[in-house]
Amino acid sequence: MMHATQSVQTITRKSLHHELVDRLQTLIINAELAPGSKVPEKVLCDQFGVSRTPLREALKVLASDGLVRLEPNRGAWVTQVTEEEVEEVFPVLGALEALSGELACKHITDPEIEEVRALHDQMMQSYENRDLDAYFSINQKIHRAILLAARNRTLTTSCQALSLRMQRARYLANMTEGRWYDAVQEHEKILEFLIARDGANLASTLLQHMDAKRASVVKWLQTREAATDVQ
Amino acid sequence: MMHATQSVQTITRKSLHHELVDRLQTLIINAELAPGSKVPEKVLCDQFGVSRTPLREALKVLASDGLVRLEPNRGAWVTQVTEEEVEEVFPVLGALEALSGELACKHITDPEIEEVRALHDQMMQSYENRDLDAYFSINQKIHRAILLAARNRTLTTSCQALSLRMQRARYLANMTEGRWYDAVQEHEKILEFLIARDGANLASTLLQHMDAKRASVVKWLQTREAATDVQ
DNA sequence: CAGCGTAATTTTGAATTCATAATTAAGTCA
DNA sequence: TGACTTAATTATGAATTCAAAATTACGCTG
Repeated sequence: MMHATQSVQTITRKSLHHELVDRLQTLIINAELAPGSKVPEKVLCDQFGVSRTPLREALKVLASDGLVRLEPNRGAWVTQVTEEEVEEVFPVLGALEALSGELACKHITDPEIEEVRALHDQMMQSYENRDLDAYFSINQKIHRAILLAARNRTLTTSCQALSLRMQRARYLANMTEGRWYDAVQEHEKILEFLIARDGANLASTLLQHMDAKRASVVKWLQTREAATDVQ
Repeated sequence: MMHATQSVQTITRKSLHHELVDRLQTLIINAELAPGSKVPEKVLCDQFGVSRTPLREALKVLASDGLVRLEPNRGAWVTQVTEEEVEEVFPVLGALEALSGELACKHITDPEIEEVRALHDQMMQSYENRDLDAYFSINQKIHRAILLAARNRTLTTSCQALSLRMQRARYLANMTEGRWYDAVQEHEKILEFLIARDGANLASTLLQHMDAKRASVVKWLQTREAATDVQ
């Protein structure tokens, strides 16, 4: 039985609101706060052992990032990942990842490339083992490593904010066997172009990769929507 | 004489914090809150006739947008536009504007094109009159019109957030006669490609336009920095 | 007992209060 | 006078309080 979890111990790191932004993000991404549901202010205050003030500050920030929606006098609601939103966010994310690829080729060091190669190999292992959770986790690390190699903090921040919004959907989206295979092929090319420091080709591969992801997520959302309609 | 300004009348629109985000953004962009200066919490509360709670909520949001920096136990400070930041933000803005151009060509209607053309003509008039303020203002409207024609709210939001951060710098940056001429030429091409609905060329022109702006702003910052050093 | 209107309760938004950290001012000693 | 210490003041971060709005519960009417 679980006992004395993190919920009990008081938060002290930097500022309360900053810590709370992180924690709430995690709760939302892991769907522990379900999409479309109301954010239970009081419950969370009790859970985190904080007053409403810093919690509400955090909610304002999350709202500006699009993770929650504030309804006047009705509180905060966890946003849904809609098809419309996916169709909007992925193209933007594609443009940013393409840029990150281009910049990464200019700035990445040999040890950093080695790091990506190692992650890539690990990811392939996860693919062989059909371990989707591990695959997703490593996949994200690869994209993040390229992003960091781009040496542009603004780009990193923007990308991550949008990524977060999609992460819920991507996490839930079971890829088809065919899509998974294609994604793996795309990643082979990504690694190849990164090693060659071929910015233009890496950029266009990443763009294409994102567009394929978009299509995959949309397809899954449509399936689910149809299922919900029948239900 | 001005009297009974906005500062007196109480704020009521939507939520206080949202209104305050807008107002503070304006103050920062117009440098009424000087870059590098401390955000005077109490003064602003008095000015707006609100308590510290909603003001501080707004500051958290502005901090996540990079307009202010929160120092633990030392309050909020208006961020400076540094050369480093400009070198980071403009490439990202370039990628996003390029995307907006591409999408705009797909979705823009004839009346919308007419609107841009009208703005363009107005801007040329401002150029002839050497009215920099009017030029900047119309310039922004053109970029915004293209952005809206892209039909992607996420893109709009992302672009505007980054634009805001640069606006202070751009507003202050006096263009050289030569740069101004070049910018006008670029805008001629932008209009041309938009009318032709030539997405690829519009995208690359906008990208180039942004890079030129970046260079111009950096140059100006360096001049100013040198001046400050001597001072 | 279904539908409507009213009262009690809960929740929200924002002001106020309070403890603590940071800054400023005052006082001490060389 | 000028550096250093310590006390007073102020500002910050967060909890608490309070008024207003929304939700729920209750009772009335047909």
